[in-house]
Amino acid sequence: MRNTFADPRSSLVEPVLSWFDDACRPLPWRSPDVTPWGILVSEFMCQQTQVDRVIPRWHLWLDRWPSPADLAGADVADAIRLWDRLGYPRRAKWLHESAVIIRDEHGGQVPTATESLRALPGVGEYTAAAVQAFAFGLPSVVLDTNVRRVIARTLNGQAQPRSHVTNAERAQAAALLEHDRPAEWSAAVMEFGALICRAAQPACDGCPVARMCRWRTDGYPAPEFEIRRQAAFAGSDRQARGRIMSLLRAADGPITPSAIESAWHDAPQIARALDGLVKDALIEQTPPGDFRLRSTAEGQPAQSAQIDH
DNA sequence: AACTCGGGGCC
DNA sequence: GGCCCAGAGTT
Repeated sequence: MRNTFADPRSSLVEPVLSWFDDACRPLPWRSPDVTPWGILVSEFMCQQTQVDRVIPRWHLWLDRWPSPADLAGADVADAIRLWDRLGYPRRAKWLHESAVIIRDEHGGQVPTATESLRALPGVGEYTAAAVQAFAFGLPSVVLDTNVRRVIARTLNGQAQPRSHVTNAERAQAAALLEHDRPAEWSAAVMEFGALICRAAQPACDGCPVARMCRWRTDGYPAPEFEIRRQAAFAGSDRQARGRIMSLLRAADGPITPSAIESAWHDAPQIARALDGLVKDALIEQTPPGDFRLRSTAEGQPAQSAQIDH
């Protein structure tokens, strides 16, 4: 007789969906009146940033730019300012560029087709699938770090997934969509990975699928390979970039190079960071040689650029 | 396939 | 101090 756990749709999907129906967090972008744009913004913000840090920033962003056209008409410098300390400010720039494309090429509506979504800067495999599932209810293979970890543990008996997505994972994830609640499953399994099947200290006590989890029944085998350790943040180029962006976000006008250098201990490092930020088109140099956030606004400052009645 | 890219929460 | 986080783009 076959293992009753042979079909993960009954052993994994059903329990996790039931768990989710009761335990899911009331995240603001799960509210029924949220637009696809609101979902897209949430996905950009949640890339490599914890949900709890995103929530207040998501509210501020949608209050200010409730539609793609609203953001598309704004100065990218203001987008970077409102992004504030969420990290990876290129995401704010990409979101602004995506808004322009949505306004100009999609009639102001977030597209649903995979090719159209992937053509938006900052929208990769995960984000495109997430928008399809969470904004449009479509069955799509949503593979974020949570889903990958749940599959690795429960189905494959591995402590953690590999460093990059494999086709085998995609096939496993696709098989888990073969029921009548595919989009809800994608949300449920992400939530399950975030709250129960956590990377550190998984909550196996009270886990609804503890009995079928291969990692658990195999005795929690150690990871099969080392995860590449990320470099220390203190004193890093990334921190130097962040310091510059912090100064420029807070400034009303351009800042002199000497003012920027005085805010960092390593002159060559800050010079490299400035060069990189200019190359990334996050900042720009004014004719006198001062630095400011790159602006896409034309002509005069916002006050003079207001519409005249 | 390996790098780079913020910043903070948590242990 | 290290680890992790609803990843994506570049080389």
